[in-house]
Amino acid sequence: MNSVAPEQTSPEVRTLAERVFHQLQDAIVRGELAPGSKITEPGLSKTYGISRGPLREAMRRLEAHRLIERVPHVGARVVKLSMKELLELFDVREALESMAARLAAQNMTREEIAGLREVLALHERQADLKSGEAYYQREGDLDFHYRIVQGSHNRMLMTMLCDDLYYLVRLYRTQFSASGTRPQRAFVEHHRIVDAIEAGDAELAELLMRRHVSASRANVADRYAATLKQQQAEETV
Amino acid sequence: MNSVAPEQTSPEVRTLAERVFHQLQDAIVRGELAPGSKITEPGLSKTYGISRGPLREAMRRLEAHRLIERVPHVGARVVKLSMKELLELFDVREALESMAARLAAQNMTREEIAGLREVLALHERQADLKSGEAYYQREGDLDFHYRIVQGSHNRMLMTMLCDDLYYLVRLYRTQFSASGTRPQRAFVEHHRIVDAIEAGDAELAELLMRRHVSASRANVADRYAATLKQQQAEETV
DNA sequence: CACTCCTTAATTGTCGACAATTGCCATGAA
DNA sequence: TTCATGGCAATTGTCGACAATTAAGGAGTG
Repeated sequence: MNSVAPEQTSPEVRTLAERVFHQLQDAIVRGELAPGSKITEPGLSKTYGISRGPLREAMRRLEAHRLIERVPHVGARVVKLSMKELLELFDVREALESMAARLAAQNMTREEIAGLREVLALHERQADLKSGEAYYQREGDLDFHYRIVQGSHNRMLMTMLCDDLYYLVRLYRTQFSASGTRPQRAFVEHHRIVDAIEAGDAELAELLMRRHVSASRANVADRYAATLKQQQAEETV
Repeated sequence: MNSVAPEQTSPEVRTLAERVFHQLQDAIVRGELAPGSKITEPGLSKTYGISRGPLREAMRRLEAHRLIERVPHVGARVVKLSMKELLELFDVREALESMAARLAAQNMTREEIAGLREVLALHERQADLKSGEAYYQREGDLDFHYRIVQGSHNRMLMTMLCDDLYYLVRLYRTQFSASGTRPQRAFVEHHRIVDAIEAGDAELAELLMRRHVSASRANVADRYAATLKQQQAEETV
């Protein structure tokens, strides 16, 4: 079949604007473009070797995904999440992901549930091997949530969470350099959620997911409060 | 102060792209651009008297707001909501708006609550005068939800619901020509929600809002099922 | 010394033209 | 008649240049 359609490229990268959009998205999420730094059209245009037309379209899409902020006639800068905005993000996630878990309990197929269990097992093995290395844990965490959202079979939820919010979540992890937190407990919660989904208990799955995200939020808030306290102590010295 | 800054225009309409974006947004929501109809860049460019550059940016934004759908190298068409997608929209609303109600119960100021009560009173008066005329009721309904979202004091929620989803809700009303439904009951539910918010009962406000949206969804689904049944009956004749 | 105004450089917004891709229609063969 | 193939028109993607706006720096004045 490859001989028949040799030029079959992914439908998401068929235009220059799409390509540079994904490149910029990656660059921002990975922290290569510093948060809060100003990005100028001629600059990016040169570094990526394209004209300003497609670049502007890519930037429009980045703006829609809340990865950059634009002011007319002034310019654009990479978003810099404040703690307030981060907590807002968690509230939205709590609302959407608990709904996703509920729908997943109703709609997930047997195969999808099996795949979910597999992710969990893999996740656990990795955690055993290098319990200190937090990066993979967190990516695995996202995989878990990702699959449940897919299992909701609600396209609108899927685009909102997977296409928009999860990039912000990744961004926050780089910006706040949030390394592994509360590792074991999250595992247990994940398993309980899958149990509820497998049992088709929508109410329970929703409740557990809500608590899971809420606990994650509380953890972040606590860590931040501790950081603030420490900074204050250092200043007074 | 007007003499000092005479050219102070709204920051949302300072560029051609912004202006035509809002114009197109209105045209789509009001049904002037038929759902599913193909929109072509040269065409719109001529009717709005601007070049294709700003127009493309406006279309990108419309795409991000889910009001049009684009396929690379092919073109764009106005979204045509299916019943499945409409029900998906209700699920997302249920998740986000119940969260908004919960936060509103925690964060709304005394003044905001007073304003909310006013909207309700005005709404009720209009309903008394012309109980048949459904349009104002529904717009009033959106006002009500709008204010609660504002009261959540969560900017991310606000943009998601007010800037994105509510336009889709309006669009659905025109596309499905959904005239006034379950008028009285919704009033009662609105009042109960405000009561809970005023009492600072976050849990209750959330629960009531969830039921409110859910009931609205069920109502739409029922009406649709009835329509289908009727169509089938007519076909068999 | 501080403040205002003006000039200037840089960036963003807009435009028209060219290149690339798609879908359609006609033509021809099985 | 049906299907494949080729060319053609229209639309989208891309580019470079020009106009408009902004922010910054310096000159001048109180």
